[in-house]
Amino acid sequence: MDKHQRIPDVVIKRLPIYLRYLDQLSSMDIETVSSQQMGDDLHLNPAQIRKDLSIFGDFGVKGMGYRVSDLSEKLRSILGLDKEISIILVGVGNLGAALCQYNRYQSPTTKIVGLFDGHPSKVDKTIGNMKVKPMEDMQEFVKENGVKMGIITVPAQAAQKVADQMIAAGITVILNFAPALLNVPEEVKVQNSDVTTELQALSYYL
Amino acid sequence: MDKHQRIPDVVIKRLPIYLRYLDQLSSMDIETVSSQQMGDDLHLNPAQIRKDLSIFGDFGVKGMGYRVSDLSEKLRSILGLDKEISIILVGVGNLGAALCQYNRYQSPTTKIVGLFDGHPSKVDKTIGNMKVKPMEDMQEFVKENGVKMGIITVPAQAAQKVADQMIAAGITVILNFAPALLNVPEEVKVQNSDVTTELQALSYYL
DNA sequence: TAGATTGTTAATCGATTAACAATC
DNA sequence: TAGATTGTTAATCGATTAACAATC
Repeated sequence: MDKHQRIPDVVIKRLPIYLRYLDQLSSMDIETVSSQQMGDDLHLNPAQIRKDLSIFGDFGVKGMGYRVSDLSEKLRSILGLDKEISIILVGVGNLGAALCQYNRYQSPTTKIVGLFDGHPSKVDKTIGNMKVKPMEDMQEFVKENGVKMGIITVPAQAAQKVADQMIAAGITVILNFAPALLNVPEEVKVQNSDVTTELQALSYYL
Repeated sequence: MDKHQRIPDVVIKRLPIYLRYLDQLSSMDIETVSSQQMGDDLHLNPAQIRKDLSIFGDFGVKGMGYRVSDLSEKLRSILGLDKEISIILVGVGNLGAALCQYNRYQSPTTKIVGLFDGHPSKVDKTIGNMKVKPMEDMQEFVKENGVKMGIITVPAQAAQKVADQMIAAGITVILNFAPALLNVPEEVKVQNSDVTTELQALSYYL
């Protein structure tokens, strides 16, 4: 393990895949797994899996493989999923509301704790067990609750403004569902996830 | 242009970004753009943009740049967005229903034409202007309408079975929102887009 | 024409994979 | 111990970027 190296995004994106797989093994009462087995099941090269994991530590046992429970605990810790993560979501349209509901079931640790919308007709609506708040309340809410992650599900034209407000409030990581390119300072991490763009790219393979 | 080269996925994924950008320029009545300008605005290397585009043809004019309308037309044609694309969606939960509504507004050319769900309580519900059909009707619908693209928004446990059914019916391109790894034949293209996994990866950057 | 910008080659960078000594 | 499998180095592969001749 070398604490000083910069870890590629592409590696970080594989970690949750490993984690999900390990949880499956765990639910099947499988206690150890080799990189070979993982590679077969996940359609990845075993050397790549070993290399990914060895960036963070020596998690394996030579001749035996990886202990499922150990490794999943390590991965959870690396990803920061061993503690609850507070998230706000801005833009409570169809998609925003659905993501909010969806996330409640899926993930206990990544938790949407605040919903905001700029449109008066959406404010005070209840989604899941949360009341939608007006945009004016966002900055204070983020600061008071120490929220660092935000989800943007507003229309494309509004996305940049929302991002600016989030960043001003102290958000450093953004998951953006709007089909818009966000301009953000270097220290802010943006992940775009836009259905329209994805469908258009997939169209090529038809 | 070399018809014989295999085009990397990473290039294909940039094309819709270029296209969206060009449409923005067009709406601002800008008629030409250089790779330098595109790179500045999209935060990409101009050489990369030129290289991407030159895979498909000589779309630029030396000393002048690219004609916005020409280039967007070419990109649309390359991606196959010059004709309507029929898509089915399976799994009409919160997320599925939202995506269906969302897509109606966003994209005229990628069109969801059939909704299916395995759960009787969902069948015959109306979403947008479409009635949800039972899974039993899927195969026939896909074949009759020549549908080649499918969206999966069922729970993880059901995803593989739905994918198998889609592929059996003739679907070759799948956009999968379920947090599950799909095993598919080599000729089938799968794009995963899973909020849970994305949030978990983003958690690392906090 | 002179200036600008393409398309493309060559250089660089970074990620994947093969191979193997170390070792459980 | 012998067999299995790790962690890691070196080789390979592929994508990005710099540089520049061609040319509008």
